[in-house]
Amino acid sequence: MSEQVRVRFAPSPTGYLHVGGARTALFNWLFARHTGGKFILRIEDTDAARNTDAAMQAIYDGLRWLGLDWDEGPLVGGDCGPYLQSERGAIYERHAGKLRASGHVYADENGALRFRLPRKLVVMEDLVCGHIEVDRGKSQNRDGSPEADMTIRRADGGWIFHFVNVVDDIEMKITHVIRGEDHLSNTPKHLELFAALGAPPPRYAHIPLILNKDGTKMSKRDQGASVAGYIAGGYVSEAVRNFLCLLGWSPKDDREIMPIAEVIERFDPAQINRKAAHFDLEKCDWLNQHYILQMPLETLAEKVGPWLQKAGINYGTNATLLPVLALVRERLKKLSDAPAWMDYFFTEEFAFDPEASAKVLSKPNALDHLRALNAAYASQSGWNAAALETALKSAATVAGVKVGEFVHPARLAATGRSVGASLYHTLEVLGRERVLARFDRALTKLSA
RNA sequence: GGCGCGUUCGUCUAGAGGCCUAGGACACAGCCCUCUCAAGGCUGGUACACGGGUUCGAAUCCCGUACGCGCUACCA
Repeated sequence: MSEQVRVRFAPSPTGYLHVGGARTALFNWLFARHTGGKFILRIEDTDAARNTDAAMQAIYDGLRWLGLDWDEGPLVGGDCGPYLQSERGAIYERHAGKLRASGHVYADENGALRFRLPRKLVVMEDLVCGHIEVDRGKSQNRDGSPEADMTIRRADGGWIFHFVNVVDDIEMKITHVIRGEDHLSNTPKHLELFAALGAPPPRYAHIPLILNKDGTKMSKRDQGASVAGYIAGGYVSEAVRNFLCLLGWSPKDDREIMPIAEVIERFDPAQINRKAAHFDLEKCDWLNQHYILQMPLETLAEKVGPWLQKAGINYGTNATLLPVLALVRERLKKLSDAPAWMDYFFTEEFAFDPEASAKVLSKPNALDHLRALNAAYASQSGWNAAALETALKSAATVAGVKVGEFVHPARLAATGRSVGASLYHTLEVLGRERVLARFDRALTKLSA
């Protein structure tokens, strides 16, 4: 009979939600969902000078966007709150008082509270990194002097990360700490604190960091570093989440595109790699494109809608949007690509790409072919892709040229572009009236 | 400097002593399909950091070196 798993994601609202942080949150969430445990969000905002409300909001927005719902934490509450460290002063005071009474903590000459380091051998079993021994007596400062006792509260009363992190993990009954490898070297300190507080420590799993593709550390400016960047960049959240699952973890059987339910089922922290993952946005893009291609058309319509609106495209309802989306979706790498591929379906005010025009008109008799096609389509009986194709091909045969000689002018006239989806299907979706009107207009415009 | 962690194609990874002349994916190249652009299909090139052991046999175990990363704060 094992206790219920309780894990937490404990970000500091000092900037933006980093993709590495998002993956840490994701792995915690996966573990909680896999085990039927609880995923807790705790905001570590002890450094008042560096915290911002915007950063806090970015954390909430990013987690929600990725579908990482928390069972306890800000906005949802829970039995172990408050979940903002800035509101937990009394709790820290209580624990510090205990340590003071037991002689583990003392006030130094400046008024800061310091924890007397035991300086002994610390042994830990990390779920990812395995057996680790650290002789704390050997710890040194950069200048080679022995490590000083750890500050747990500043002279100004502000609490220090290591202490509040441990106190909260105790208070919130955290059973497993899954966090970035940058904390591996901090863990011995935390273990010393747990021992001094008389509390059993949680199990630890330190996951490797995410670096840029070239191995350098990611910073805010780097492509793909911020979750907000994916939201603003037209990524599908399921694709980004899928990509993040594969950074440091794999199902071991070559599966890559996986529904989240399957990842939850198969996720095991002990299988996480120990090597830092270099971040390849191109693979994320590929997954994104794949998700756009595979998701139900209605779902895609919901995701694309806001992007079209933002571009001022009035696409009507699903009845008008879906057929267009079905045509162009396999050309979309990002949701943000949609307006450029779709605008001419919803307005007569589309522009003619100068390069496309020049290219088409450079061919001999291009406008004559368009005229011939216009005439043929004017008496077209069935307005569907197959019939339109037959008609165009026979017109080309009559003219004694290849189909391309008819297709390109027609595409230019109907869409203003040289590239796009299947011409016949495009014309079908556009409908007879609009196509014939566009042909007429193009003949006038391009003859000039 | 000290302590800790790591090192398989450019990148994500499979590989837990013989199944590895190292598998998959992204990217790249070529071909096919084709009205363009995509999508899709097929084919191809590129990797076990280095040096010592252990063993009949090592990508896999051990040691060393190199390189990378982390911690070493009254940041988190």
